[in-house]
Amino acid sequence: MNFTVAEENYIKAIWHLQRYNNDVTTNLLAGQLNTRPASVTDMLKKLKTKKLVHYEKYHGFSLTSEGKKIALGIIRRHRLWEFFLAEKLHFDWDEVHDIAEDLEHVSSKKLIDKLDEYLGFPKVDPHGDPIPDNQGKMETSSAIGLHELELNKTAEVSGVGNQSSELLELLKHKNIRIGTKLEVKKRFEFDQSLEIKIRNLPAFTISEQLAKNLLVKYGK
Amino acid sequence: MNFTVAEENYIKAIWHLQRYNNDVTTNLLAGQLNTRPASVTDMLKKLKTKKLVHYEKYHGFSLTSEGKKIALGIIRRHRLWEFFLAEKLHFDWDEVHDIAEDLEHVSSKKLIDKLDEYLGFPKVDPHGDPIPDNQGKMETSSAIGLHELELNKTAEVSGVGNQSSELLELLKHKNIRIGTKLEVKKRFEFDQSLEIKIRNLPAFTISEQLAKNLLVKYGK
DNA sequence: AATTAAATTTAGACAAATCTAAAAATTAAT
DNA sequence: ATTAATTTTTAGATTTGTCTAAATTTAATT
Ligand SMILES: [Mn+2]
Ligand SMILES: [Mn+2]
Ligand SMILES: [Mn+2]
Ligand SMILES: [Mn+2]
Repeated sequence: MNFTVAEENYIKAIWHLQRYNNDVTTNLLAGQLNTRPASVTDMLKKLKTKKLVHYEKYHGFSLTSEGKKIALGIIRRHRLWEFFLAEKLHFDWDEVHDIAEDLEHVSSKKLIDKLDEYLGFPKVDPHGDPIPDNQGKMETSSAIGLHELELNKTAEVSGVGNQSSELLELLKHKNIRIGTKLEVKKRFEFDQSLEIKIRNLPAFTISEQLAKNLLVKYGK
Repeated sequence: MNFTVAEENYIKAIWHLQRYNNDVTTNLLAGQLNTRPASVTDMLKKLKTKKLVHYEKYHGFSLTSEGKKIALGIIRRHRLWEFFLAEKLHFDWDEVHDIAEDLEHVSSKKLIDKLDEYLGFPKVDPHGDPIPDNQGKMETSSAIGLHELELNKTAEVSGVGNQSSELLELLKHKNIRIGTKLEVKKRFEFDQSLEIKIRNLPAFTISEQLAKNLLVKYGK
């Protein structure tokens, strides 16, 4: 089967919404895709006939296992291209998403598998999100938000909660990137800000908001 | 301005047809694009309103200078991706065209300029066709068909007349690729076949048909 | 010059993806 | 349990790109 760009964008959006919401609604999906609820309903009918979603009108919808498989293929393409753009073409992480949004729809299987090999079979994209392999399997992240890290335990930054250039700017300024090892030395109850220590650098403070957008894994 | 995939395919096809035909016709373009003459007429009207083609009904059409500029941008993207696919991902030349046909429509200028830089500003694609630079300028090829090369003059293979896997197979078998230096030792009048000499290898014969599909430049 | 043939364009239809406005169903609040 | 608010779906249009079949124009032949 072959899918249109619109179909692929819907499938991927449903996958992402399913991941963080117990039930995905028409309005939510319309918001995500910058489209209208009526358009979503139209597409759901189409995706149902193609057996990519379970759908009963007025009673919600979800991806079928076939739909999930397709979604993972698109996500694989998206994240491999993001990795390529960041690693080989030296784009900053806040620039790669929009371009990958287009590249992900070039669906030659051979292209993607060769790209994967060329890139050295990367496991995570520039935002720390896992890249599905050619079987659709990917690492299940054990990452937690920095705000819930125990004091004085070394952890490694493994991802970010959003990909805005504002966050990127702040992280650059504070010398934090994916892979950076750090500890939380103290938590201030007043505003939930955290005192952070990175190896050679003097300790410094970060806001609760920033901490919630930094994903970390306990050090190996 | 931003163009649809369909518009871009038409513009590029017109550019290519203009290159080898004194006048481009509706039927010819329909044939090229695997579409119907009626569809071509429809699109010509649209491209005219966008000032990309000169068009008077029943009296032919041609690209405006703006149209040519757009065409060169698409061709630049196409050929850079072909180069990437062949050089970095190790695709054979008969595989790169179809994939580039999709990739060429991802139109981020920054992406393409960075790709160009990453590839080392290549001058020709895997078929020996020149790649426009970011100003739209490209080498005007001084290549001639091997069938019109003078006897005993060293020349270098610089391109091919078609990109079929059949031609590729034959050239692989005969150890000829782009960059190969060779001489024509003898021309047989009976069938216009040519006796060819490549540096270390024993001389061998090639057909007129093959010779016409091999573009060469006089050696420097 | 008249006729025939070929190329091109128009007329009308259709599929994909979207929209607005109105109707229907579900959920929440009295 | 009604009523009100919210969500979702339908009805009917619109845009883009395509098609077939018919009409028109241009080119080629007698
Ligand atoms: Mn997309
Ligand atoms: Mn990402
Ligand atoms: Mn194309
Ligand atoms: Mn080429």
